[in-house]
Amino acid sequence: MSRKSSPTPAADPQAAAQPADGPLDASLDELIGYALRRAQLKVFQHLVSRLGAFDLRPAQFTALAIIQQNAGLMQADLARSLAIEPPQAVVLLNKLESRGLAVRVRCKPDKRSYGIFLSKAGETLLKQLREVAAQSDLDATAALSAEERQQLIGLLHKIYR
Amino acid sequence: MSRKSSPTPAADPQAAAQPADGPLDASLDELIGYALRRAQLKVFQHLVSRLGAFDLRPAQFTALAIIQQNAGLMQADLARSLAIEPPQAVVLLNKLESRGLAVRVRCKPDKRSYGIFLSKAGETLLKQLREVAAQSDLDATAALSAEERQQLIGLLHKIYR
DNA sequence: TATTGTTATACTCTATAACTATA
DNA sequence: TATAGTTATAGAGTATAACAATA
Repeated sequence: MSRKSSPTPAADPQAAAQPADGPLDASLDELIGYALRRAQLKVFQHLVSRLGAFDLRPAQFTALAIIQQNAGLMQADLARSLAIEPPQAVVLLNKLESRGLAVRVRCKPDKRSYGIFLSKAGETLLKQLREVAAQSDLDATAALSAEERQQLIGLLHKIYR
Repeated sequence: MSRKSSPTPAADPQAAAQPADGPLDASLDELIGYALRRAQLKVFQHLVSRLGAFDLRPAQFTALAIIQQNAGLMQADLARSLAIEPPQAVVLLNKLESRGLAVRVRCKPDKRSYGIFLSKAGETLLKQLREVAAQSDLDATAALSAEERQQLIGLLHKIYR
């Protein structure tokens, strides 16, 4: 479909694209959102490939870290903290539990909810994963100095905190 | 499923989650990748809601900007520049063309390919969209000063350029 | 034979509505 | 009735294989 009418082109269709003497997206260079997305994609893909060796996704690593720091939290809290919907937290936790990295423990007072904890294996793995993630961060931002990394983190925190 | 065996929890299951005296994800604070993702999501969602008024997605806005700056480029170039696969470029362009914002013009020398151009309507709309995007950027990063924004853009460009 | 654009397809991610079991 | 967790489902976004027309 859509090979029909041709609205008047604004430029001369005979004019060829200019030779690639620069990035094609230079006119978006001043947008923070665009730069953020490009940089985030690169750093994210780095981490994805590193975590791939453990058959884990970034969200699963993040979940493990949050569970460790907030042992006993409920699924709803985990979902909110990960900025995902409760149904997504279910499948994520199912995966972690089936791999023996985390456990759901029925709450005494309110039998509807669970307390979520890391298993010993989860604790051990998470320690490794933190190193992997830190190294992936360094690799993906190799163009930055240590001070620039701290500067960047500070600026990013200002945006979303 | 997965309500069966319980690997030994690493922490005492009776211990309650600590009161929310801070963000649940503090232990990830030093990861650039994590901060990048959180900030990117916020800025992106801002833009999504602003562009929603035009029934456009961020990728479509980006495509319009790239087409304008590289009038006559081929679909393969557009796909590479957007970091998407050629089949995605097809449906994206179909949408832009059906809305009369861009046109495909058969190439003279190589009849397999098209030159892609903005229509007059596309040019006019893009001018508005640039202002919308710039304002969305400012809104989403209201916590930053003008100098901090420039600093941030510079650091982000270092990462992905 | 290789390349441009296309179709069909599948897999992930994300979001919503509806269900259960407890409260 | 309200809440925690769950199921089912649908919609984006993304990736791959296979095909048509052209080179």
